[in-house]
Amino acid sequence: MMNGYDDIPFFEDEPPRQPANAPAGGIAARAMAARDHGREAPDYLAGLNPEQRDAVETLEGPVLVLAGAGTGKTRVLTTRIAHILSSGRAFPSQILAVTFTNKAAREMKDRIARLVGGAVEGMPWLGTFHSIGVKLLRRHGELAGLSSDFTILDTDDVVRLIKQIIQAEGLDDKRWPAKQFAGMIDGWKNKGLGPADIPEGDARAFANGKGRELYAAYQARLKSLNACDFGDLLMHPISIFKRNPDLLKEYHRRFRYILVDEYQDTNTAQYIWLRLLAQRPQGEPQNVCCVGDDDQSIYGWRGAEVDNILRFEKDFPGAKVVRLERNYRSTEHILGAASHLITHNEGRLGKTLFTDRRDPDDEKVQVHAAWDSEEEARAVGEEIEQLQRQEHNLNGIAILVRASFQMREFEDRFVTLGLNYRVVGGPRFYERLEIRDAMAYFRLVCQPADDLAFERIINTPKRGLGDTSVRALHDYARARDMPMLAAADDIVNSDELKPKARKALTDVVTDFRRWQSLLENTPHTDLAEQILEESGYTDMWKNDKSAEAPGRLENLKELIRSMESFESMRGFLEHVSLVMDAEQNEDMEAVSIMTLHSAKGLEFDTVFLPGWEEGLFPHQRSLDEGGRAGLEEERRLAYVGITRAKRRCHIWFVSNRRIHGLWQSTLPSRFLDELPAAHVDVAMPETSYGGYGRGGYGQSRFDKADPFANTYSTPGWKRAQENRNDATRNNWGNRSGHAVERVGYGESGPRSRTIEGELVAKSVAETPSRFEIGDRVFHMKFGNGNIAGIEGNKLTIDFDRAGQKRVLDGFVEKAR
DNA sequence: ATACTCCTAATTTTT
DNA sequence: TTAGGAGTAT
Repeated sequence: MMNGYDDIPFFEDEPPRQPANAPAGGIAARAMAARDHGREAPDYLAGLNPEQRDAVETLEGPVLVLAGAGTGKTRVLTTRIAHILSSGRAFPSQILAVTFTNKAAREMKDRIARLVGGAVEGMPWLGTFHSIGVKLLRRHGELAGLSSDFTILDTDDVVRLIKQIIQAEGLDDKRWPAKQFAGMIDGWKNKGLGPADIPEGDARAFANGKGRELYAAYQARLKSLNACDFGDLLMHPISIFKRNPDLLKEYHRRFRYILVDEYQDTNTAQYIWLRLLAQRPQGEPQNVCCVGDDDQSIYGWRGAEVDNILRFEKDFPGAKVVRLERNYRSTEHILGAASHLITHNEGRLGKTLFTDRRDPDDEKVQVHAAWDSEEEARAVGEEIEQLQRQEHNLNGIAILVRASFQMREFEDRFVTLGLNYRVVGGPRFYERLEIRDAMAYFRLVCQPADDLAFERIINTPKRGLGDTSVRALHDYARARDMPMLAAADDIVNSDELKPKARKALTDVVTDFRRWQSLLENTPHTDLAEQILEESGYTDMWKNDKSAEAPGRLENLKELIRSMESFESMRGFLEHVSLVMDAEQNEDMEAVSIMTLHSAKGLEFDTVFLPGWEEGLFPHQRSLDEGGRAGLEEERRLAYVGITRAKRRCHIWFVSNRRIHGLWQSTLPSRFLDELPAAHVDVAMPETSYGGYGRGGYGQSRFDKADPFANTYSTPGWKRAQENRNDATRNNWGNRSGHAVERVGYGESGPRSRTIEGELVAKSVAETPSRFEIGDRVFHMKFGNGNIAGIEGNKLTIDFDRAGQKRVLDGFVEKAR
């Protein structure tokens, strides 16, 4: 199995005095040296607080570390590993340490390296669940019907594959979207369910009850492609371990210590995987340490089970639970606000963050109101400029939004201001079209059986191999059960194809033959360049006149450059399939803009939290789909947001926001009510009545608030509370038709009899509007205007002041 | 094959 | 509003 993934001896027996696989100067040796330096306690333990130290030093038996935000979680994990190594209890290769993201894995490696000095190649089993899964499958894949050079498909490949299967079943792929089914499969795999295990109801829910067959067909197809999706990287190891107890035993012997980061984010499959490896027969050592924070579980929507962390003590009887509650990050106000907010959740393990730091200069959490999102962005921009004048580093400032559409407004504003910003997250390098095309070429060279890659690039650039030829080739290949590239080689000698297509296909086949022959002896970056040149792919973009073409060529160069640090093309492909991220330049000083989700684990001096409005945050869809649990997850998200702040946390809400092109008035988030008055200032400066609100047009429900009041007892605030239950005002997530109908009629109007979304939506469209074209109307935000058009409950209005806008009819009234 | 038009749907995101 | 996909026309 020489695929260059690791050459670390697989199993070794008792650790000898001199670790065999840790060369002199290796990680363990260095760690020991570090230990010998200190007199009583090793250096690396110095500076830990008693709880952290407890978590680090309790090496035997199961340990659950409940680490609140900013309590030194990563420090505990890394120090614990250093401690295991330096006390000679295990080799680096005998420690299994699992993280969720590559970033976390990288950071952990770096920090261990810093702790014990030197490189950490000696930690072969530190990585994400998925990368460890790959490692296991490269070794034991044959036990699941995979050969060791299997390919890993990303979401895009998966969707295309499923689409083919849906079509092959003779189903309408529009009625049954492949994307949706891919999501369902992913969900099942997250739960550890194979085609045979899925609930009958789930199976029936898709494609006229064909869900189960489709899932099975998909798995069969993967097998014939010698491919895995992400879920399989967990599923296959699970089934291999279940079916091969002896093998599992070997791994029990191997992994003396198991550590899991972000345990609250584990899904059921990961949980099963972990239990297989960590739960040992009685009498055997069970040294598993899970670190997490139930209050920061924000990935329920993709299968994470908070329950896993909640029942740790049941799964591992006799477990020691260590709580880290001393926070080193934030001011007491920030902690007070966050802690109080999160107490509104039920079913917590319960922690209360505290800090010793008391500084009378620390500001409270600020709650600001703005008229609309534009003003929100403007005001935040001003605050940032203010901070900038006070010499604050922009890198210490972040704007954390609930949904990415909120980013645009801030970006626009910052561009106008000339303020440097960086969007964290967002579209990723390896997901770009040109990169994926190039990768498909590379994949096919390395993996001639990779049909998905083949289909992706067979007519890119255009070679005159359109649908007809590809379909013929596809059928030919399927009939003979052979990969498409091989089939292409075959079919060009027959007369199945038109001469033109046959010629084109022959050329492609010879190209790939040649590239394959060069694979072993040509430097892989050169070969990569050659492939892109000879295939005509770079020319395709050079001839492209569109604005983005030069950027794409630049990206391709970047791709080749990034291959340099890899041994081989195969090694590179493997890396990319698991690490879809490319690092971005951090050297520029800039404000960060990102979603709350991607902010987890980060910290900033100053944090802005815009968009705290009902419907957006908590998001209506979470509420609709998740009910109480959904609300609690949103609240945890709010908790994560606040606890990112070290010194300053400014929360904003607006009265009007444009959603899907329609202006809607909004209510302040219920989470604002859940903040403790003692740690919060409500600031409503007069500037928040700017825009159209000034000059007597808009009448905000906050407009009677005393701008200098610091409490929630202002009339405006109270009124907002009373309005909270006024469902007629809040029309978020209105795809159900239900909400659509209610809007515009108010409590006295006809109520909806919700049937199926589509039906109701139609009936709404046909319901005559209470307005007519030409009516004079008044709108809270835009003032007076004339109706120019009506589509169902959506009005197009020519406003005297604001120009033409589209609004929901619930927000206007007839002008008197 | 490419361009244009129409329709739909619209959180969060890792691997 | 807007982006992306699909379908139609040239």
